[in-house]
Amino acid sequence: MPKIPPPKGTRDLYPLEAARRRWLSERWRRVAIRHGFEEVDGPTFETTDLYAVKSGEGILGELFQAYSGKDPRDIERIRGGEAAPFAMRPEFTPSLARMYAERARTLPSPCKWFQIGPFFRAERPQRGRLREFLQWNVDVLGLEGGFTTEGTENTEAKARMDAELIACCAGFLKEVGLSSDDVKIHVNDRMMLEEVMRESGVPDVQFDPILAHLDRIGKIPKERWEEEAKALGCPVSLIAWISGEVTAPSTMEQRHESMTHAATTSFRSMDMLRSTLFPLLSDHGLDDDWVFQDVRIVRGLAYYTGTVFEVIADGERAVAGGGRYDNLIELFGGPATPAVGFAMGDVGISLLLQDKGLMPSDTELMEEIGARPDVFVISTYEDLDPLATRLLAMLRREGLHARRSYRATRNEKKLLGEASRPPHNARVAIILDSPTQVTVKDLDAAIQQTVDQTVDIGPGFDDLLTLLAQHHAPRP
RNA sequence: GUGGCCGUAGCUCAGUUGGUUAGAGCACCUGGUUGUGGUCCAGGAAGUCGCGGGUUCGAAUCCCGUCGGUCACCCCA
Repeated sequence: MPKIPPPKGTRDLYPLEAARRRWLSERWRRVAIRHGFEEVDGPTFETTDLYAVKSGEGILGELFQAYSGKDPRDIERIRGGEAAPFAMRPEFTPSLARMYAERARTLPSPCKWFQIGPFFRAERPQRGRLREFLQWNVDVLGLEGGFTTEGTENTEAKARMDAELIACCAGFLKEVGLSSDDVKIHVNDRMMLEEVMRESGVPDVQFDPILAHLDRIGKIPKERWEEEAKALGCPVSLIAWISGEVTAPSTMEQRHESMTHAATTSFRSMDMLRSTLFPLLSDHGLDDDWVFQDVRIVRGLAYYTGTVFEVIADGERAVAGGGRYDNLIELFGGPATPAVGFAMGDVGISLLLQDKGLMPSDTELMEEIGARPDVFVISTYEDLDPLATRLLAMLRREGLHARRSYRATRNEKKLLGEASRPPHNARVAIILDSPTQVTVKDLDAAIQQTVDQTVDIGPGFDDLLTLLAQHHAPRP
């Protein structure tokens, strides 16, 4: 049989890699739950139309398309250049919007949901970017105490939800040991940019193209970026401002100053972030060292309507991003609902944690995901093997994670070595070297006790369990 | 999807200007040894040199294609 390699941009996860990914997703889940989010999930493939609803072209080309093969008309349509009826999900937001819209009336407000699962994009793979990856999605839908979409009084309520969301994201970063030296949360507000444009007389229809272009700063030569920005009708003052930030980022106060002089409306919007969101973030324990305004952050997606943010490591790599999308739920047939969310992929964050040496050791990893063996049973004589098997069965019935060796050797030293090293790293070894004697050895503490009792009858086994409990490291 | 670089054992890599049966370390398996846990010794298994074609008396080595990885573009939900 010819070798069939895994598809491009996918991964085979061997035990250690699977353990690492499990560890990460457990941390995601733990942090989200701690912050009061509920777990949801949807299908891993959706009707293609679901993804056409919002931003069209950009996404459609990155879809892995799918069809059942049962309906010949599907194949005809695909041959005719149409999209297949289904698509592997490239993101969660459309599914989330649909789910929320479906039950909006009975859901709490705000509705705090998170999701963890695989996503698929038919892009060309690169380091930190695969075609199948795990993603953590966290969203706050609606505002506290009900809401209306219009009115500036909601501005503060929205900011409170923005802050909660960002706090959850930061909570994870802190949870895995990242410091504000490692990562920064760059925050911006699209409204502010739009107001600058509006004041300069830029027509509304140009907003999205200009914002999309602003997002490209730093990715193409500066001069070309400026020229193209001008061509799109972007105000010269805005170009100069953002462009200037690249070479010489200013402090909050300096920006505040310059905005004060630049325009009154812009000032109001600018001041909003400064006076509303950032104090709230500070209440959540996020000060200037963690979070700051960065006018360069725009986010490519057209559906963002207000706050946008990215978690950027070492000033380059973005490991998470999100923002406010107040129009999307309505677009999916739900009641007009302000919402804010972010996503983090497993690939980028894992690379970062590896680089920073923050990925736990193999033993810690197994410990944390509950895969570290409690007991490793060793029998040094063939005659004792049946006893060892009975002992394993009894231990497992007690709910203990018990393993044995499958080696041919009876060399006690080698078997102990095996028990205490990867991939086992057992906590305790039980050594059977006599039918009436059992030795319990704590492999972490390097202490052992020998008991003169057979273990496969009641009293002896109870004593053994007591002994094990004494040597047992508390479970996580 | 477009272009540059890379591709030798599970992993990290050696392989001289193309020249016999392709090597090492780690890991794996077996046996021994050191008083029961990362020592030491001996042995073993493991590679169609990514795959396919071409040049040549002869290709891991040169050429083309292809697959995969990586970097840039694109995109970043």
